[in-house]
Amino acid sequence: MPPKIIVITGPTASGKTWLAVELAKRYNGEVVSADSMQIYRRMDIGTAKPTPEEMQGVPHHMIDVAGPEEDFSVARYVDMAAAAADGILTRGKLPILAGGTGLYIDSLLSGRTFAAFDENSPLRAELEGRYAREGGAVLLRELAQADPEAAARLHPNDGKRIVRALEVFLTTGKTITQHNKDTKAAPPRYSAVTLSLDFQRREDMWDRIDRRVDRMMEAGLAEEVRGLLDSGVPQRCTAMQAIGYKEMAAALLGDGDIRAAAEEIKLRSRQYAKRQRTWFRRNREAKTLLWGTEPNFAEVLQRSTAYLEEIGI
RNA sequence: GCCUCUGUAGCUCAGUUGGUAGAGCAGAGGACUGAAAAUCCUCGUGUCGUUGGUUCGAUUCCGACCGGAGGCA
Repeated sequence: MPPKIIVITGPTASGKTWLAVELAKRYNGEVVSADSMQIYRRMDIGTAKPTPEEMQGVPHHMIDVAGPEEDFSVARYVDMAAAAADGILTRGKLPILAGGTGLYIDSLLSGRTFAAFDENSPLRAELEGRYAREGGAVLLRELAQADPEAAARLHPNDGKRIVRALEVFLTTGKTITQHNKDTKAAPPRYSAVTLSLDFQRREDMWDRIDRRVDRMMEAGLAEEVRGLLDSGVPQRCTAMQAIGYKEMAAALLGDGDIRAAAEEIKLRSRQYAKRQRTWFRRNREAKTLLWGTEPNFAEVLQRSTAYLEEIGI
């Protein structure tokens, strides 16, 4: 039986950070962040990274573990986060995995492994070049020779996945379809008790998002992004694709319309929240906790602990 | 007051030489296995401002009226 851990999911601005800390205090826990952007140092305001006050002395892991110019990945996340969670377990404490990056959460919990990846190999660049010049249909036809299943599943416009599927086959000799089958058969790393935060009304969520972006602006998001750009963080790197950062960077380097950038950030955040919900919705095991229009923190916390007691945490 | 332009999907607009209409954005749903806050797929019926007239038939032509923009006074 894999060790039990608590998982807290939910769309952006749904209170994951808050609930994780409250539960950590009650169950002798430590928080493991599952957020693909809070990974990066110097990106605090725009990622809504928990502040020391919000952490209330509860140890947090997987935050500030990479520089903004670095390329992070799920594979690296799983390695590091598993080490962090196992360390917590070893100390006799409870890991609380909290965050909005569904792929990171599922990958960590499932015990999934990733096909070998050589970042210095020129293959990736070559495949990307060919995708751009020859188009997805050509590469898909090529992929179909080795991995008809993947080729059938992928859409010609899905460049990223076509390139990766070819890359995996060309470097390992094994198809990505086969690799996925193998890794799915692996036993889960942890046994998760999942709490899923969400809103009764979509409009309330939009409201929360809007207000949060307003607060980020007041807290100096523009200055934070300016600082990143001034220190030479390239606009193209993964970290700068984060919502809030790419829009602000474009405004700072372009027409300078900060207000319009803030509106754009709100819009992109709402669209992101929708994608998160799509991902989390498919987990039928999760205990869903819904916020009403007026958030009742005491009640949500009470219902969370009641559920955890019932499950036997 | 007069003249001109304008009123079509939540928004910006296209269009129908008269046979009840379509794009982008927004929105919804879905996918997702080394970029994932990324990337990709699917989904478009709305009193064509209102009301008369012409017509077999009007959103399309004509009139009036009601909004909006501009011009002349």
